[in-house]
Amino acid sequence: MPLAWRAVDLEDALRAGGHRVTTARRVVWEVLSEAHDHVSAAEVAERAHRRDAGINVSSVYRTLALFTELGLARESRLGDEATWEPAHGDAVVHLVCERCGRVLHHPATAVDALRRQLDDDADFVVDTVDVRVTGHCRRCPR
Amino acid sequence: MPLAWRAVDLEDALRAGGHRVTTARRVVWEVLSEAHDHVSAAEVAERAHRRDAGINVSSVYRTLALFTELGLARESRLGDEATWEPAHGDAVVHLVCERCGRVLHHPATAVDALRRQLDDDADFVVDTVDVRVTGHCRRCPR
DNA sequence: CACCTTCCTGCAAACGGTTCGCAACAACCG
DNA sequence: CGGTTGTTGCGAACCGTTTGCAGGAAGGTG
Repeated sequence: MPLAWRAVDLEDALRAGGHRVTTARRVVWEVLSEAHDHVSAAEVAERAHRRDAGINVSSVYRTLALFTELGLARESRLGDEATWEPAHGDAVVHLVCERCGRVLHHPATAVDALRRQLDDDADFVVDTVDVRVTGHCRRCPR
Repeated sequence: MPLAWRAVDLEDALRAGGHRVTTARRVVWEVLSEAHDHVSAAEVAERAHRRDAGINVSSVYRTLALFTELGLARESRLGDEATWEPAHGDAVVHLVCERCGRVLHHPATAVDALRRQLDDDADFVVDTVDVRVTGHCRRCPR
């Protein structure tokens, strides 16, 4: 996954929405793309800061909010702080380990079934489905 | 659902864990039991306050945390504030309406399938499964 | 390329939900 | 009923997040 085309994606997405391409947005996008799991705003800010010391926390929040709105990122509220990850089309099952705190993804096809069931049964128009599973990794380091 | 046996439940559960039965705990439990959907700590505090003006927010937080720990209540983080409801064994599907903000429960059997799938597939020991669905009520008041 | 407009940013202060420390209080035990 | 200790109310601290503002940079225009 070369950064090049990802970067192009970003610029297109921004321009398409009439937004400007700025350093802060580019850096936050890089950090987010390179993260292997969910990252908090503080983590993004810290990593972004390492690349460009001028980047501020509030810009990180504003940028992440923008990305979420544009469908580039996905926000989760799994613990007491929000976390973000690059958007992906997969049904989202988050396995939250209560020992090590890590958040794993799991590709459960049952989520699709659930979604279909909701579409049919409920008096509710479904937008997103998030599954949060608590427990612990079977071979948890702690 | 007479309050009497619910109250007895509470006292048993508290004593079983070596905790004291206090007015604050009784009142918070009543408020929680009578709520028809999720309530925030502020809401519990307000309603509890109406019955006993001496009850403080921090006690409400402490009490709700205790109830959650004892398995009497279930905590959710659906928005930016936490909410609680009396614990119930049902698989939990929360339909969060993005228009009116209400949280509905839905009895989706597909959740059981999901749980079974997770038990089998993943390298993960499942504790709780929470499904959060965003969208809007088909006949939403607004 | 220079200029102008408008959007973004950094900063610092405000905010809102939640937690904590402490002294007074009240449950439960004997 | 008196002693012990868990609980409470209070207020201040906390921490993640948001906001107002003035300066700065992006990008369109001539």
